[in-house]
Amino acid sequence: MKSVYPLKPDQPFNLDITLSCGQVFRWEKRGDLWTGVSAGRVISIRQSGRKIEYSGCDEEYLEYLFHLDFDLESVIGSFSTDEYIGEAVERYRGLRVMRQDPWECLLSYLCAQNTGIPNIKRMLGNMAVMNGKKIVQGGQEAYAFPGAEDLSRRCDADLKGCSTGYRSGYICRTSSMIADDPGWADRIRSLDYTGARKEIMKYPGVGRKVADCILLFGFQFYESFPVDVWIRRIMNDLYGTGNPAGPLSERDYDRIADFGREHFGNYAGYAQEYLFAGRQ
DNA sequence: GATACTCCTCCCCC
DNA sequence: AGGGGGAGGAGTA
Repeated sequence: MKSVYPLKPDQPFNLDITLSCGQVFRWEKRGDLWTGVSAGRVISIRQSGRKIEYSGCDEEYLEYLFHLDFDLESVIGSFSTDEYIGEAVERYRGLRVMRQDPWECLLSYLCAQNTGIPNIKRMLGNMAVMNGKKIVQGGQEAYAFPGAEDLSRRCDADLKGCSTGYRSGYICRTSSMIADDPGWADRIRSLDYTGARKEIMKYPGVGRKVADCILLFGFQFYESFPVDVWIRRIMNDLYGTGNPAGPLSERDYDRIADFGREHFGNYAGYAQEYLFAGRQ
């Protein structure tokens, strides 16, 4: 390990929980060492207590990626205190919402519809190997996440070989739109949550849930409160927000998300991650 | 405006 | 062993 990051004493951080809670899909743990590809670099990182050792990027990027410059303590303190969120915050102390690259995040959650985490990892891994640049770094070999231009050139047939299934059509069309519009992310960033959500739902394959994930993980809109089947169940169990069975209607989705925002406040999306971490 | 069905892959259970 | 059923969101009819 090349470098050591000095964690600030009043700032909780838990690397394991942060990387395994289901927000990112291209990180693997071997022994106590996590390795992932981010911004075209292979990054390795381990934590022992208050010590973070890492290699493959500079301190500035590490801080940026894991949001270590963010006052997590006061965010947690801003949740209205009830026993359920209190327990989740205690159990998953140090979980941080990472700052993902908007494009990688968009494509990741496009793939994430209608499937589980192992399969999402498989799809993204396949796409990287087949379409991404090979990186050789420090004796390790890895593949960068492919750009929108890379994917838009290899539509449909090729993408199906990545086990993306019916999503290949969405990936193809969305890639083309993004490849032709380099300012897309800045435009979304300049809007408020509601406007940004509307805008991002114009991409084929992006509905409410996928949009909310992208806005939370790729654009740091913390009022975004993604509702998937897990969160729906949890919110129903804990707060009685709606009917737990049958297909999730748009009305139910909005009711649960609005409740989340009212109950947890401006950082509802952060609260959502703490609740989601406790799913099973 | 709400409901039902399809899209595809993986995984689990028999 | 191989097949059937369920899980998981978005889009369309």
